[in-house]
Amino acid sequence: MRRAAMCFSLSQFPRCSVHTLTNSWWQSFHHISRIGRGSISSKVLASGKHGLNGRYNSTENRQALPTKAEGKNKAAFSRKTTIRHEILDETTTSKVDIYNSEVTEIGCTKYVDIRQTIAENKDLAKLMTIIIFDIETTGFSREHERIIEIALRDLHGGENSTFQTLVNPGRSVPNSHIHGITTGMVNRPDVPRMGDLIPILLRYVGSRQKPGGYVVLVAHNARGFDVPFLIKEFSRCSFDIPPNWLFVDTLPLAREVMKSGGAKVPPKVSLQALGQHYGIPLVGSAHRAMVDVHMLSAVFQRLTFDLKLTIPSLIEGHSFWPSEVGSSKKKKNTA
DNA sequence: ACCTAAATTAGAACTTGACC
DNA sequence: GGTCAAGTTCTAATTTAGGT
Repeated sequence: MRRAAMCFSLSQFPRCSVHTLTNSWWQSFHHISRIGRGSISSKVLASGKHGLNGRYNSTENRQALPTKAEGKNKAAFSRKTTIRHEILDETTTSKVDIYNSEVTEIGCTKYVDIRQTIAENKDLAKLMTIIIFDIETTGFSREHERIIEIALRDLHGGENSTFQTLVNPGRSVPNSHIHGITTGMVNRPDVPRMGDLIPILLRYVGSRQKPGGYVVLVAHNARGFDVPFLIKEFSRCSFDIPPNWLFVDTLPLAREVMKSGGAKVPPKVSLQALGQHYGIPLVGSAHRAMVDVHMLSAVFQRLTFDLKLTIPSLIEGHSFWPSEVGSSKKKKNTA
């Protein structure tokens, strides 16, 4: 039986800092809505902190996540599970109660384009869960390379709001100089393979999802790198990206912000450059998944503020489905 | 190293105005 | 109306930047 070397990185990022950041992000949406477009997104914000109809609470009602890799056996997730936290050189152990966790019927969700629906019915935005994520890989080619680390963070915060794990690629890691992840760190029996991890990942995201809601996964250069990689890895393991997952790429958001700044020379829009631009300190080693997720969370907050984006406008104008990756959406110059 | 989208560049096609 | 130059628009090709 494989034991997953993964963590809910509460020990890495103290809960207080998570709450501070996430609350400030929601507050920025709230502030924007008050100074910008009226009261619509104030309702959205209220849902983020107090839940749908006042019932939802991220720390009390959200399901804890099983993280013990059990292959594809879903029944394995309905037991109490021991989790081994492993963050760099630190290893701790804790227990997560996963009794009565519901299985989201992802496969039954009808594939519909909800972006316009959300724009028209702002209440639907209450049902959105926004998760920042990042992956580390053995290289650039989705055909020949593999994911070796993945980290996620639910911007609502609360208990188990972050998820991080190494992934066993079943091969050597040639680019340790980039992220510091070595072959010895991931090619171990206690590090889950992608096929073992995907059901856990689905469970985790499902545990953050609101009933009947949609998930928005945000990454930097998501369209060009993270999402295609994710699709390929899911495909290799005979899984599909759930149809209620929407994605947002922060790269075009950054370009938009920088362009509006009026600079003659196009400024850098890498995650590190954006961090510098906004004066966000790097906590930990760059190019480790959770560190980058931490950075992107703060950058995303500022980008949405600068662009005065509400959740509906973010979904309507900047989200995409996995099926849209690779399809050219180049705009023709009609000026 | 690979892949994608955005940005840039170059050239063709078209429009407009001046002049005879 | 015919011609030309200048300006504008459009398209395609190329370059750049971003992710590991």
